[in-house]
Amino acid sequence: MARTAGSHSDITGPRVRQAALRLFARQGYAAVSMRQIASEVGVQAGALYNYTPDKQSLLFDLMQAHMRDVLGAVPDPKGRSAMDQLEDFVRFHIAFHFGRPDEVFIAYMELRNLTPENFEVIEKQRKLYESHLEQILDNGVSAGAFAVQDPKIATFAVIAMLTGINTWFREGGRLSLEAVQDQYWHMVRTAVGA
Amino acid sequence: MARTAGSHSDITGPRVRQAALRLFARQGYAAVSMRQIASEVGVQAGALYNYTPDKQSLLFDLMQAHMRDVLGAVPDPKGRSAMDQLEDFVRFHIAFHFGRPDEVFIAYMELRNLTPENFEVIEKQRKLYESHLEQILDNGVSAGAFAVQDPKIATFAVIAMLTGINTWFREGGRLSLEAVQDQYWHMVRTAVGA
DNA sequence: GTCTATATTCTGATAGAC
DNA sequence: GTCTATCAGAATATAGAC
Repeated sequence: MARTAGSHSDITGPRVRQAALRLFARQGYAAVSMRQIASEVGVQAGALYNYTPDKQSLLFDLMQAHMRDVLGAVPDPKGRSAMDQLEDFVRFHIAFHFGRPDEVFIAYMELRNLTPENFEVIEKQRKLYESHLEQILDNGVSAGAFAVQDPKIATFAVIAMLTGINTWFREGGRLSLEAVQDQYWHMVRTAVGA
Repeated sequence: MARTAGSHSDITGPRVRQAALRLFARQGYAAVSMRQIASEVGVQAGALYNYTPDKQSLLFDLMQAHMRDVLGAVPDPKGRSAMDQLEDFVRFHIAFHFGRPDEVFIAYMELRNLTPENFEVIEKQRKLYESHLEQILDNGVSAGAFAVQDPKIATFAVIAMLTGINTWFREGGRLSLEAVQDQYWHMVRTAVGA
């Protein structure tokens, strides 16, 4: 099958998403123009519309893909002690988010730029992720492994603490990923009274 | 002294800042137009330029005023034990930020929309605030009151945890401000090994 | 699939009447 | 101090040639 001259559908599509990801993370969705994305990809603005119906879908697709990835990678707690489940979750969250700084940044900075319908979808996925941790804490409290007044609040506190790492941690800094995981795991463990 | 017809300089100025604050917090700086701000205030777009040289100054002034307020209100640690200093800081941070959700949201969401020069100024103030907590932890470790591996990391962790409260806490919810302060203080205290 | 060209609307900011 | 009118440019998105 001969290919049309100038045709690069299999390679341009991912590049559009990649450029949008990068630019949205650095400048913010509202501050990035379709022309800027096109320029980064190396095509004209009109060509972008072969890959996305509009700018909003570009943002939504990026966020949804990220949430799908997170939810698909969260560790299975089956057969693990409450303490081990919590440690698994903490180390996973840090490592996973560390490898995707742009996605993480967009996922919680650009929520307000989603249409109400798109927001509903993403928000549901975000709550599903939080419920993983809340379930671990709930079970651990029932089993007497943790001393937490309110598991919902502890869930918010732990996730905020862990996600905050992305604001300051850079690879090649004075600390390795493992050292960061160790220190945060220690703080989380003591904070929940384990 | 007679006043010019239609003159409201003493009342319109604050209203412009208030409208900008509200709109920037809800939609983001880049997504808000000067016409939108003017509409909220009840004037035409051109009139805004009697109160701000441009849109960027509007954002910068809001952020700088907020940082000035925070830095001016942070509790004086003099004569307090390490433990009391930490408790003071935690309770202050929660209460202060709870009363200014819009300012807080802007202060950490709109950093990237500042010009490089303005960013420098705000970033310096932000670091000054963080150093208050770091100093408390440093001193506490030296005095043997806290068990913290790395005070810099613990500082980031605590501030991220506390600031995260603004994403979920709403007045009139199931928890009082005092109950939230109590629970977070308990988590911080145990996390730093006090 | 990509290009150029364009429709339409909106943007930040300014000038000058009142 | 506020208004109306306007400038100059940028925005999203589409149409049609190739």
